[in-house]
Amino acid sequence: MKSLTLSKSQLPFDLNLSLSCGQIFGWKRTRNTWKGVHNGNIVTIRQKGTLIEYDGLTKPDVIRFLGISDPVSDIIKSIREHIIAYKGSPDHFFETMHSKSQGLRILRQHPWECLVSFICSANSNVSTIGKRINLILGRYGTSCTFYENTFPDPAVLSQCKEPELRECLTGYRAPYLIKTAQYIHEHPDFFQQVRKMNYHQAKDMLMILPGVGPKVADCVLLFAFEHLNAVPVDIRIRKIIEDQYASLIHTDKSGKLSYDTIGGFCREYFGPYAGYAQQYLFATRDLEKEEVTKSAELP
DNA sequence: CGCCAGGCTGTAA
DNA sequence: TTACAGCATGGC
Repeated sequence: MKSLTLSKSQLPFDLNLSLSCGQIFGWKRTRNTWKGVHNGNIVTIRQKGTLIEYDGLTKPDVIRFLGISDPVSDIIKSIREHIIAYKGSPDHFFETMHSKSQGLRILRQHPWECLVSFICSANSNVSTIGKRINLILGRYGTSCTFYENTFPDPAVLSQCKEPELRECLTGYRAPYLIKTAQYIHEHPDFFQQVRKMNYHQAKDMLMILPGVGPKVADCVLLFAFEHLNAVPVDIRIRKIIEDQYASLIHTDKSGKLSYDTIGGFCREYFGPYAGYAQQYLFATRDLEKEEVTKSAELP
């Protein structure tokens, strides 16, 4: 195992939280060691305090993948400043949520791997998505070690049979995966073009793909393309915003807030790191659940 | 059993 | 534009 030591400016850092908070799927944890696929490699990572031990990727790649160099202190400062500028007072709810998710980082996943994962994520829970991903890796993946696979290339996925792909628990998402794989296969420079675009252009480009709507596009932009202002609005985030921030959203129309209204509010309210703020809000519920479960199990 | 889940697509108003 | 049915299936 290779290793690196986190510097003071790189703390707090929480590997377990970052890999288990719904950004990436199919990674397996045994004790404190995580194993999963990144960028076509089987990767092993563990954290012991300020020590990160890793295998299967280079040092620059592990730093980038885990967002280790993200200026978290500046990011939280920026978020607080934008909140103050917006409503003139601190946001106690956000502070509470953030305090429970300290050490969380936005990952930088491989675009294709991230795209496949989040097309699979539609209307499913996190544990099901992980199983789905691992079934796809097992059946169609590229052989990496003698018993482990990485993500299948677009060419491979584009040619698989829909009934067979449905056996990987993909359900109605199977044709989306196949059609998107075909499109990427026929447009080999697709991700390079997306990478050159600004947030809104890149989002429109991603939404050309079958099975990719606004939410999946935002996940890919945030978790693979470093658009830290992207705000994926799923059920959980929608409820949080509606419960906590409805009074701040000027809504001339009645009825349900639109996707873009919620995302746009978050970008104005939290600023250019709204994606980080969103992930602090999103990640915290699992912690609360675990704490509740844990305390409920006490004799 | 019934509801929920990191939603998207097609159709109708 | 917005509203909604339909879609598959494991978790709980």
